[in-house]
Amino acid sequence: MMSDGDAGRSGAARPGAGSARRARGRPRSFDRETALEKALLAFWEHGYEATSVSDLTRVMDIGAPSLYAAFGDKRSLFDEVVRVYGARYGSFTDRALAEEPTARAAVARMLREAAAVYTEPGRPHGCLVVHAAANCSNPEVEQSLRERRTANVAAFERRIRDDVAAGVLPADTDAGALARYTGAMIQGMSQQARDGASREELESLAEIAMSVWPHAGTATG
Amino acid sequence: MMSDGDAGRSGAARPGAGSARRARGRPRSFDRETALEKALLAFWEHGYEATSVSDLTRVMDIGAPSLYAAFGDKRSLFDEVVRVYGARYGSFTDRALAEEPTARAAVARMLREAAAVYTEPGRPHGCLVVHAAANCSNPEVEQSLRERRTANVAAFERRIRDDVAAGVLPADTDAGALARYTGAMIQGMSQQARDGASREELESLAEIAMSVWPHAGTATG
DNA sequence: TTTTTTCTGTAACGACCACTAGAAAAATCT
DNA sequence: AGATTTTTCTAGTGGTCGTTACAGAAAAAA
Repeated sequence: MMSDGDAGRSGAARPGAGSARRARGRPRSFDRETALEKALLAFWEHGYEATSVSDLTRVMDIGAPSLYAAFGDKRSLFDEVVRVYGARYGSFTDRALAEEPTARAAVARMLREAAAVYTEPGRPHGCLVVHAAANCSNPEVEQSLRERRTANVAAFERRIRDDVAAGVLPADTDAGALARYTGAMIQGMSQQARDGASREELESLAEIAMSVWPHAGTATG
Repeated sequence: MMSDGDAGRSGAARPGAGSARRARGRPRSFDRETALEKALLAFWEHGYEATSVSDLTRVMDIGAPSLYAAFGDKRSLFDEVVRVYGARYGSFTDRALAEEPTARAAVARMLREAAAVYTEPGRPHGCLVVHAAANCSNPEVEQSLRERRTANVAAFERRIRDDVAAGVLPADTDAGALARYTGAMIQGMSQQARDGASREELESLAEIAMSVWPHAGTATG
């Protein structure tokens, strides 16, 4: 058919890094990364189960056999989507934890950036990791995202413990509870974003959330 | 078949309140309220879409035609389930708002009771209103629960405004942001409960969440 | 008893689900 | 050119979805 202009055969990804020689057989008519990003947006908006393979082939603009040849089955496509999402849209938490000098500053930055990321115009609102496997009949899919969420909370807890050990936070700080509080806050912000809260609303919400932290030296509210 | 003991024909609800005369035709072989509660638990655990009519007829132990005759279609059964859930399991927020003397006390009680309700043994964890319509292909179902969530946040906000007007809370309190913060906290606690957090963990989380509130006179933390 | 009314079990309906067999098409290799 | 390899399109597969037609069963009404 090829009815949509000259969108076809534009990509034809290289077979290997650095090699300019083409692959052997008929080349792919679509760009794999572009199609993957379309799948990512669909899964992000509607979740794993509510996004049918038929939906996917429509938004990716490819036939079902092409999808299965390029990405495996629906499950492995979703797994790849989750990896790409984590690297492209979900890495702000890891960056904040790694780059900010204190746990408090890291969480403050995380919540501020979450307010922006979860309400970015032109993209699904909220966090794919929080929502995309909710009410999923496949327990493995649900578990895979649950593990990512608990891993995030565990990373918060480690960062808080570091600050307690360094004397930046009080010695009697309940690191586990504070980490879970932070995780619940982010997940609650994601839910609020899905329910229509604006970036500014989430930012003022985040500011309130930060007031539970002891202020290390400075007096900022 | 009637293979499960004498469980059948036990209920046969009265046709009208006070009237002892039986209904006209063949009496129902199951207790409507019992079956409705089973449907409630199924929808609570797996959500609207992931709970198939086949799942429902199995857990309610009735045939599909009986389900449709007694409850209408799947959608209207879910609507009734949501109403019953709100009255039986979700009313603790309204009670706290109505019975506690201040917004702060009401929210403190709400979060404390949420920690218990969302982790009650033998029941699905978390809140049906938060989770059961996530990733739902039917936008009306998703919207109906979204409206309940936003109505709850609006009720928080009204209660907070009352305290601001009464001088119980500072005049510069951002009632909307504090209400959304509370809603996000409850929703985050529900998500944490789904992810396996215990009642005690949610309680210490709630205690942290309450520390953002100005303390009206008393010194409790 | 016969009629009327309502419920119950069987057994399907069309629509969609994730997935794939098979043939034609488009490239490289010989 | 012809052979080989890979992708594409068409057209399905069996299974499950929500829902219902139909006939028999169980009660009250006549």
